[in-house]
This record gives sequence, structure tokens and C-alpha cells, in this order.
Amino acid sequence: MAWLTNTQIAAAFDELGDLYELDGAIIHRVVAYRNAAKAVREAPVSVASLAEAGRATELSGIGRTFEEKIVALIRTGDIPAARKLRDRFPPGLIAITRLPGLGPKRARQLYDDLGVDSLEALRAAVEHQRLRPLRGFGPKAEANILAALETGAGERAPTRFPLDRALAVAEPLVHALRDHPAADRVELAGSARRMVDSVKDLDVIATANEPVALARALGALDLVESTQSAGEAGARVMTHGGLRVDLRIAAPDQFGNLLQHFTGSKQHNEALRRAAVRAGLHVSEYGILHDATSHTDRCATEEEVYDRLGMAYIEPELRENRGELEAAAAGRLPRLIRESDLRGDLHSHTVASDGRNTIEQMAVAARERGYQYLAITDHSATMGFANDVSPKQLERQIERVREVNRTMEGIELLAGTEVNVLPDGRLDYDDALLAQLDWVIASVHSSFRMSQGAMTERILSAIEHSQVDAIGHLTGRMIERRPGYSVDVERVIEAAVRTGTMLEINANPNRRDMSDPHARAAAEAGAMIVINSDAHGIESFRVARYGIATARRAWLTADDVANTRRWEDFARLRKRARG
DNA sequence: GCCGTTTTCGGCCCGACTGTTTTCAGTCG
Repeated sequence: MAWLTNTQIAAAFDELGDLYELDGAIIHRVVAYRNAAKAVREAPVSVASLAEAGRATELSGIGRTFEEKIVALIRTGDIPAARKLRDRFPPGLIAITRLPGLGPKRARQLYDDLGVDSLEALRAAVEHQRLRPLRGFGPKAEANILAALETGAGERAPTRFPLDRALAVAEPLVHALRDHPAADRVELAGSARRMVDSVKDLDVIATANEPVALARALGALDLVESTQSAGEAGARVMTHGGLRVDLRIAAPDQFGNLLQHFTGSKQHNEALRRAAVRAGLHVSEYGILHDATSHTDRCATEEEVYDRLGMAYIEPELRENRGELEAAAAGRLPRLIRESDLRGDLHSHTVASDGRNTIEQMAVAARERGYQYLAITDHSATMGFANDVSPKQLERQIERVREVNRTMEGIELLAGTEVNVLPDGRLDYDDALLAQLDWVIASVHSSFRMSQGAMTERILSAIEHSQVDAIGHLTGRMIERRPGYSVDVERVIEAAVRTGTMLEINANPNRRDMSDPHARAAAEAGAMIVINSDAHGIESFRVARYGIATARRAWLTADDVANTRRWEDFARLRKRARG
């Protein structure tokens, strides 16, 4: 039996949830499947091995029944209940439930009454006006279904934008609205405010002395392509880049409630409300209703919202229902790392490999950011990168770095490399050459489709190597483009802790690798984290903010991250210095 | 199906909108 990834288990739970929903199960049972899928997907360890050990129930949302289903999936490749339900509901029905306006109930009605079992059959039924006699379907419904079929909805997943592309729109947009005379307060909300990996749309919350004027001002911005609606309550527009923006305008005394609500996450808000209900309070975007008095408290700030619920303020990056509510109630939230805590960057490229700037230019740019140290880590020799650095070239590069380091004031330059980890686990510079360097990052850049076992051994070999200081971009994922390679992160973390090998959070907004769940697991296990830009040019140091965002989402403090240290302290943390 | 400061049963977040309805179910965020 092939090894089962968390992604595969989560997909099986999502499918079974969809099938039960079509089957008419009570919604809470369906929600349990969706929650379980999310818990599995975000688990930093292999849920399959947890289930084998009878420990999967340690995950919140996984009970005995779900654990048994995971074990069945491992042993037989399927879940019996799913097999049964698949016979009753054709796969095309799921696609129909994905159409806007059609959910499981109405899709089921179409299937039972008309035999509609696919998007094509649905189109034919609408065109022959066979929906008319059905209760709940009228001419509007027909038109909406046709429109949805035209746009291809239901056939493909909606486009998601990596965070840097979303913020490139959101930040100028928020600033422009703040500058408008009709505006009072304007804040970015939604998943972009939580600094997630990728976003579907943008949410902006404002207060205004002239709401309609502000709503119209949004539609008039250069980056807006079209306006869907604009009025007293706000506006919905589409940008030229295809990103939808929702502006909501609040009464000043409810701004905190609205901002909190639309910052989410959904899971955070649901858990927040469950906790509130136990105290006789009902939280919504309009305020906090007290059962006892039937009075609704309105909050002008988010701080008030959390305060009235007996909690410390929770930073947006933590709002994922991963324990932040309990920590806030107990006053045990971490003091999260900030971008200004970084004192160095340990992963950068120059013209020697695939970078765009020289050693000197990179050093000056790093110094201008206030960094005390920078490692120059060009790619190593093999595996088809353009402009790889041969062993001879690396020796010359070491000399150049040392020379610039001697002549340049105010920054410590490290002669380093980003050395490839070959498929068999060896590195592609020999040990004697690596020993001349001040800093070595080892990364996987080839043969991504290895089995999880082989990939894990490959990376463990690099971790066990005495000259390797850190592992670069642990899973190789590219956000919204490809999943990471399959690796047993739990074993990697254990080995990293034992050997003193640092684990990188690569800050490139297309990578953010380690992911926030992996980074949190690594830090909790006691691994040293290093946040690196992987800059290929002087303008790329600014991506550090995305590495910091991932670190904050992983609950990291400045202490958890090695390159918040002064150079003298960082130098002593390197594996080579620890003997 | 999960879960427990309502603890092994009985709940499970909240509100808006839509199209259809004659008081509301389903869908969505």
C-alpha cells in the first residue's frame, strides 16, 4: 500500500462530506467531515502514522470513527461508506453543487425529479425548460444556472492570488481611500490582513462622513476595472488584475465589530462565538448581544471586542482557531516576531549564479536595510541551473566575498553556498571545499517525485552532514502552482533539533516554505529557525515581510528565530561552531 | 460525527440575500 499523505486523507474526508450532504445527512455531520479534512490538511505530522499508532484522535476534530476511516483508507485504499455513496450519486452531481446558487439540496432535487446527473444534462434540462414545474425553480433560477454554466463555474477552482500580488493592489487601494475627504477610518480586512499564503478576494472596512461618496471613490480608482455596486453600505468592484474588492462602510461605533468579523477566519469566528455562547453572549458583525439584558454592545475597536469577551487582543495572523482563543483567555499569547527584529539574511544570490546583482551591490542593499550580516549563497554545480558555480568558481567567489568583507564597513559578509542535495543524499561539492565556507544551506532542486521514504532519507543525509548549517525551502512547494514534494517533516524536525541544523523559512512569497504549520511544529520541537529572503536581486530583500508573516502565523517570537541575533551570537549558533 | 466550566446526550455561530413564497428554505460568506 502506497503511503497516504495528509492531502489524500483530507480529500477523502471532503469527498465523503460532499456525499453525505447529498445524502441528506444533518449539516453538523457534514461540517464534522469538513473540519476533519481541514485538521488533517494542516497537521504538521503524518496523520496516517498517527492513526496507525492510535493517536489520530489527539487532533481536534478527529474522533474514534474518523480514525477508523483513516485506517481503512490505509489498509484498503478506500472508505467503505464512500464506496456505497458513490454508487448512489454520480460524480457530476458534486460539480452541480459547486454552481453558484445551487447547493446540495437543489442539486439533489434536480437529480431525483429529472435525472440530471452532470453539468451537460443540467444545461439540456434548462434549455428544454424542464425545471419550470419543479417547486422552488422559476425563470430567474433558469437564467442564473445558464449564466453560471456559461462562465464555466463548477468546472474549475476559482483563481487565488499569492499574497504579494494581492497586497500590491490592496495597499495602494487602502491608502487612496484613506486620502479621500469622505473617509474616516479605512482598514484592510479578510485573509489578506491575516497574511495567508494566497487570497481569493479583498475585504476593506471603512467609516465615512459621506458613505456614498467613498463608495463611488473606490470605483473611480485607476486600478479598478468595473463597479458591480456602490451605495450607502459600501461597494463591490473588480480590479484590472481580476481581483474582487468588497468595501463595507460601518457606523463608527460598530467599526470594531465589522473589522473583527470580516478579518475572520471563519473558523476563528465560529470558535469565538461558541466560546461566547457559553457565557451568554452572542457575537455578530453588529455587536455583542447579552442574553441577560437583551442589550447589544457595539465596539468601535477590535480591542474592545476581545476585551468584552474576556480575552487579550489577538493579532490577525493568529486568527485560525489553532489555540489562540484559549491562549488569549489565559493571557498566554506569544509576543510575535516583527520585521524589525531581523538582523541578517542567510540566503542570497549574485551574478555568479542566477542573481542580478554583484556581491558589493547585495551587501550595500542589505546594510541599507539595517542588517549586520549577509550570506552570499549561490547555487552549486550540478543539475542544469543556468550559470552554476563550479568548484573552481566557488573558490574564486570565496576570495571575492572575503575581499569585499575586508573593505566594506558595517556588515559582515559570509562566504556561502546553496548546495544541491543530490537524489542519493550526497552534496555536490566535496567536504574539503565546503569546509572553506562560512555558511552552507542545503536544498533539494531536482527529482521532486521521489517516494516520501526516499525523499526523507535524502534530506536526512544532508541534515546529518557536519558542514550543513541549514536546510533551504523544506518542501519545494510553489504557492498556487505546485504542491511540495512528499517528505516526513516530523522526522526532519527531529533530526534538525538533534544535530543543531537550522530550518529555513524561505520568504519568497511564491514559496513561504516552511509553511506556517511546519514552522510552528519545528519551533515547538526546539528547532532553530532562520528567515531568509532567497534574494536574487537588491530589490528582493523586501520579501522578508512574507517570511515574517509566515513566522507570525506560526506563533514564533524573536527568540525562536536565529537571525534576530547580533552577528556574534548568531555565529556561535551555527552547527559548525557548536562542534 | 465531534465534544465536554451544560461531560456520554444534546447541542453544534450568525446574519444577509435570493427567489420564491404567502411565511420560508436554501445558499452564501
